[in-house]
Amino acid sequence: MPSELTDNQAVLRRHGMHVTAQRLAVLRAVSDGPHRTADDIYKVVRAEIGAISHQAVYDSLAALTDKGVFRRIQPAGSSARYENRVGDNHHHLICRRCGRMVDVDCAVGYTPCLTADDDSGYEIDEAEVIYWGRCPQCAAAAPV
Amino acid sequence: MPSELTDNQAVLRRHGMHVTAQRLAVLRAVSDGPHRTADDIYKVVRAEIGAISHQAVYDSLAALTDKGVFRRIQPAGSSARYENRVGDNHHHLICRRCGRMVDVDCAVGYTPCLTADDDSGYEIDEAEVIYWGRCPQCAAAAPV
DNA sequence: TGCTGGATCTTGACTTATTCCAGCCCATGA
DNA sequence: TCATGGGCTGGAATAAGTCAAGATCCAGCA
Repeated sequence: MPSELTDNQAVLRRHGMHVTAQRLAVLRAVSDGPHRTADDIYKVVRAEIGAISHQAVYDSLAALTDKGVFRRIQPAGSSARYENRVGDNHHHLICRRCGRMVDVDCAVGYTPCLTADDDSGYEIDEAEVIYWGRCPQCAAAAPV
Repeated sequence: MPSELTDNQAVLRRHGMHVTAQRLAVLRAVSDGPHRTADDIYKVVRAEIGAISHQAVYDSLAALTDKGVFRRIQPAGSSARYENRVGDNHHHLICRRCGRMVDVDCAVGYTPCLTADDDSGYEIDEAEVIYWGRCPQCAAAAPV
């Protein structure tokens, strides 16, 4: 059974990317903590391997997102976040107060979300759904 | 029949806001061109009334959004956009190539989108849906 | 109509997120 | 082992938006 390290190396190789300590650390940071921002990842990686440049983080994230390894989500009022759960059409639930974000499976189970009522001639390839509300903690803390 | 000007004045008054040339121009800019960015609005207003500060635009947009007159949407990779069609639970369709954005009515007609499969205890108050794809022009220009 | 308080606007600096650039470094394939 | 190009670093630049202080304007009231 391959270790996580080997796994991540394989992921990089499979996409024809060089295997570097920085990229492995970025991969790890995203799988350990989904929904992290680029800056979070920068800090985590820096703590882990000692040093990395901002640019390397952005490069790695962009490359991995481009290859479909990561998915980039950018809710209103927040900087971009990255997650490694891709291809299963899940959505996100975000607390308006504290910003906490959790995954939600597609409301209807399969991918009906892709069917807009009137597509205006567009070729739709993704439906992104974000639910806004208050998380249990915030709701309890300030019960309207 | 009230003119557009009178209408907009009424909107401001109804929400207890002062009626100023800047705000009327912002209201007009948003109704004339939905999905405009703050910067677009800044330019349009400036062309119309001669001068306005960046801050006044942001203030007006924030105040009007707060009062529910405007809705703010911020698709990934774009700056915030504003529209005056509120309260009808419609969604957006965005072209990945050119960024063109159009309205789409709610896929199912009413608001079932608000029902997530598992709400993780959140109190959900809005479901924001963005369809990503290619607009007819871009699809025609680069037929994969 | 004139006054006054508070809302609104202007100006300008600042913050945050992200990208650009130039040059050095190192993973990879021969 | 070695050449090479992709990758990394550090620094500067840009874009979007926010903050703060003081000037100005609107709306209600005498």
